[in-house]
Amino acid sequence: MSHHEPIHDEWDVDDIEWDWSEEGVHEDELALEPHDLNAEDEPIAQTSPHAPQKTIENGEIATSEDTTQSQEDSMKSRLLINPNKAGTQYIPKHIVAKIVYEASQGSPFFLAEQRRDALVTARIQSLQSRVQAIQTMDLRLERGIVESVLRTVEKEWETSERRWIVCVDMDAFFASVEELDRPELKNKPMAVGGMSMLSTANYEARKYGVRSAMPGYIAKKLCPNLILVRSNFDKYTAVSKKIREVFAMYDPQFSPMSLDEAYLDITDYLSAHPEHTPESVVSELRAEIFRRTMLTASAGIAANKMLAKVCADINKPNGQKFLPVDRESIMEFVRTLPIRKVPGVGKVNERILKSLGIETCGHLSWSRINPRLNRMLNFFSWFVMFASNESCRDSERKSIGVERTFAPMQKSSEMYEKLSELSEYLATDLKKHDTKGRTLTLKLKTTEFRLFTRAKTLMRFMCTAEEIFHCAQQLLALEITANPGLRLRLMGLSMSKLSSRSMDEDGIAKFLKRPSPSTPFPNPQTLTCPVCCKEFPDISERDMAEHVGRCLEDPHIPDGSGEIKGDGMKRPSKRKKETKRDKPSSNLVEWMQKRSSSPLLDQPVCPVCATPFTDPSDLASVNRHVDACLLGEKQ
DNA sequence: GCGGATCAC
DNA sequence: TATGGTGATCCGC
Repeated sequence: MSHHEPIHDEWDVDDIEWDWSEEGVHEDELALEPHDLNAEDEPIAQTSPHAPQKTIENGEIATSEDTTQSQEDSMKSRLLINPNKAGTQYIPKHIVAKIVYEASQGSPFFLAEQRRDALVTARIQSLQSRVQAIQTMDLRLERGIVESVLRTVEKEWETSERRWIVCVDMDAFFASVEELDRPELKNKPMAVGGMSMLSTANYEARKYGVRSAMPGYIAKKLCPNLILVRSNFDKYTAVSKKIREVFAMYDPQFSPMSLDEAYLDITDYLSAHPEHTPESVVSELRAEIFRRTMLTASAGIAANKMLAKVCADINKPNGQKFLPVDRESIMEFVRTLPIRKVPGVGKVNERILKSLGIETCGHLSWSRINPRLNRMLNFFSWFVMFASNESCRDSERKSIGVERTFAPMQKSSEMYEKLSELSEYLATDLKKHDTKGRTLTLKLKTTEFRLFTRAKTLMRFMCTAEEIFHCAQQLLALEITANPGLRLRLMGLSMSKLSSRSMDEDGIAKFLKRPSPSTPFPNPQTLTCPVCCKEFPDISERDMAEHVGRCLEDPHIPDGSGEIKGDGMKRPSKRKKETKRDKPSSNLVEWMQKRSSSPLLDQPVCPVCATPFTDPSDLASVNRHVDACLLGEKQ
């Protein structure tokens, strides 16, 4: 058994298919044009002849094709891990989808994906019925408030400090490293990985629809001449070390995300080198990487991490994209940006949003005029994220785990054997990280690809293999008895609720530890919620936006207990624990009147001009006033 | 605190 | 021969 380094694999899932040999491809490939998604070669999911029109005009919600989309089409797009644009590959996308679909059909993996897909479909249908229900409501007042809050956020942004953030991403990293040693592979379709799974494909292979995270044997169906190269992590790590030396030249505090990707804050470098522009610095950086490694990198330069990340994808490979920091440039950029490009929007959320007719981030601004839908999906914080200077601070590790896939296993004796092995691995890793933990999570995947976890939290910390196994074995025993005939293909153990093992860092000492060294980005500040007027010291803009969104939307939570739950979107950012407020009423004005404790709401005021309402109970007059204000009329 | 689901890399 | 491993977050309970 080979030792297992806690290496973060590179799977290049975000690499965009790109044909760099052809002129004129770029514009089509930027995926920033509003009609891009409706180009001749549509995504598989939308080829259904029954697909209804989607509109998003005037705040009207048009639920989309999901109800009519066939299950097969849905599965085809689901199986296409990383769909490409037409024209950049020899094999048209719908053919690729068909081949992948047929190669997968009937397999246990396929059936499991079908079950998951059906759950998403149900989620979407329930969401759509909720969306229908809010169509007829009068939302003018809420719109006014949302507008006002957004103005506040924008003002914060205008006055905040500007930073230049760069996201650097190596092109087809693993494959390119392999090509250094075997240059004859350069012009041949090649992928790193094995028959069961690929981690990276070179650009030649991508033309055939070969993708990272695709099983090798399916890739071979797409491209029979595909050359498979086993991965050599030591090589990638060594190259990674070289590129990080370059990063450190421009930002000693850079944040590596993986072997081939990192964020840099070059603001200080630019101050120290006034003769440079952000673009020239990044050109130089990429040239230096190439000089040292003979590998190309792509980069994005923008006002924050999120925008930089999106930009890094645009002129890939071997290119860079500069997004000016002024408000207009950013708004224009974001307006036509497909939602799938937003970090955090994956396959499922893309499908959910598209089912509501939301395909670009510009459509997200629709949440400005429909706070109720916003509450369901919480677009609000996403919207604000584009204007956020904040970036994820490198946080302390919260869990550490191991998992292994193996040949189907049915005998419980073998399972305990495997569990013991995993316990050893985990103990080794815990020791390596000088940590211990109180919560142990057992993860199991059946041969039918059903995935489940069982956890146990102890009063004391675990760190040795014996302690881990003792706890894990109880969890496993419960499942074995509860599921006779259990057949497994994967087992995993993960430890959380961690604490340092060395004495000097134990207990209260770890709270006194200085913040993590690489925090090159602007830090939280004191902000005031424009809705509840509470002050939040040391809060990030994103968390603030999150709070304001909740604060704003709470009064709209319907009282009915029959509300369908569970079909909201995953939130883009973590939510701070908030203090419990009054049970909100479904009527905003009533709620305002009830909440006399809030300074802002002592007397209900116009959310736009802040003039107190003479008679807040006169809803019609309130709405007239707000409408007039929004139109800019002087009261 | 637990478990399922989603996502990034 | 037959779809990965590590870590994180969010939601609903």
